[in-house]
Amino acid sequence: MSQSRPRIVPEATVARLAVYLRVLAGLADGGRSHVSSGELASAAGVNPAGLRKDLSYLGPCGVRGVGYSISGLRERLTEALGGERSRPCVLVGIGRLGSALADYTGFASRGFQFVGLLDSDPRTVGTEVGGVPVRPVEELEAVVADTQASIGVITTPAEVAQSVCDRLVTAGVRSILNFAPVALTVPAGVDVRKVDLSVELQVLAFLDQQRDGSPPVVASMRTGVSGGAR
Amino acid sequence: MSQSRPRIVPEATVARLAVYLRVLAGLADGGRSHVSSGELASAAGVNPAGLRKDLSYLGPCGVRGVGYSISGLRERLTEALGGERSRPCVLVGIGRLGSALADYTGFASRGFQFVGLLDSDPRTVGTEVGGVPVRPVEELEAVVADTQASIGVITTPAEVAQSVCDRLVTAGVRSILNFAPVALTVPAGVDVRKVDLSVELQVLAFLDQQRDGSPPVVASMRTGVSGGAR
DNA sequence: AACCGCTTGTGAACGCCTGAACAAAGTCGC
DNA sequence: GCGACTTTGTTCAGGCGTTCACAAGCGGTT
Repeated sequence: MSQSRPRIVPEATVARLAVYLRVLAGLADGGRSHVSSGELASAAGVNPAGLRKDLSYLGPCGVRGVGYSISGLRERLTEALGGERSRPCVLVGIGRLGSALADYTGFASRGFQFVGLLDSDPRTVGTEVGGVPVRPVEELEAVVADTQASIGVITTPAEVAQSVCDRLVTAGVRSILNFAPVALTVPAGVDVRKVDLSVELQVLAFLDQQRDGSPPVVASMRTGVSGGAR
Repeated sequence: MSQSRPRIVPEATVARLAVYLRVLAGLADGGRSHVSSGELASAAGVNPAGLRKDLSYLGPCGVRGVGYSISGLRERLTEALGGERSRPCVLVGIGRLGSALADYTGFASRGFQFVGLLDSDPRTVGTEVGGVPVRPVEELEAVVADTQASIGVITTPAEVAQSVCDRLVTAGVRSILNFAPVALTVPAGVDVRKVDLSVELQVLAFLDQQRDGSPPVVASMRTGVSGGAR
């Protein structure tokens, strides 16, 4: 009966909202107070009409004839994306990629804090990354319980990713970011996003080859590439 | 050889083909000779019908009533995705993320070799990552020319990403993988793929909040008409 | 106070991708 | 050799996301 979510926001839109928020952060330093949809869209690399539609999912955000209040829109977007409160995350698999992520300043500045680092290698356990000690993977459940982490990041080898995932879910984690090159199976109610770096490179290789082989066209849409100057 | 592929392949399909190829590599160790579309799809985490459709873009690949020859399909996919030949890549921005990528074994095993590492920090220049020396970013054009690299990976701070991108394109790089949180502008004929780690986490945070049913969003905004009946 | 230009918000068409049902084809068993 | 089962390849419909185009609304100006 009570729909706490009257508007459904497409996932693709959510991803772009995060981009808009970051662009706004850069624009706020310029001392301006308002931006138009065209300008924001250009900076974010998307279509102006699409940007307006994305923002409209949050309700009316702008003022006609003027544009969007930078500070107001930032507040609105921040709120919509989960607020500014710190979100505890656990990271499993402290290899090279895991270490880099644990130290990545781009996360901390957005409220994502890695409060738990776990690894199975005794040589890695006990070291510190970004000021947080690495603990043995056996303590996964305890760490999740202690930190109340709701987001888990998996950077383990592919062979153990599914078992790590299962343990995270059992421990209460309901959002998982997976860097391991496997398709994780999770029960309903758990969200998984996958980042596959090898696939990204291989798509580029394919486009490269196709360009050299056949002349003009692929069925591709512009992804993150702005069409040009206004 | 038989370059009879005037058919256009959707980009989403290309990404999945790369996944199928990896799954097949794991299956080949099992000693089997054939797989069905259902089994492959299950391992890849996709719909069986969609998988068959994806493969059909390459022409008939399987045998009805039997399935797909594992070795034959691997060959076909490898060919379609750009062959097995080593692809030289340059990586600009040897920070924590860049170092991790340069050392990532998942790339080398698929034929992607980082033959050029570039950074602007004098303290980083001269060190070695994965056996490759880091050179000053001023030598970018020379490195691209020497190595004939066709793929560039950008892991620099956002502020310099566009200028690095411009220099890569001018030097002849036509495929770019961008980890910097900005929308790069490139001329036609250059492909860019963007990986935005912060966005991935923020989407998870949004889904998390939405699932918990937190009521922060539209409460303060009253448009006068509840329930957007259109 | 009214006009005018500018910008948002939204309705509608277009195209792409996904998921399911059907026909073709090849193999195994008898 | 023939039938039936299995599995692919394809066709069809549905949903989703994107893009275009226009009306509504607000501020500034006269």
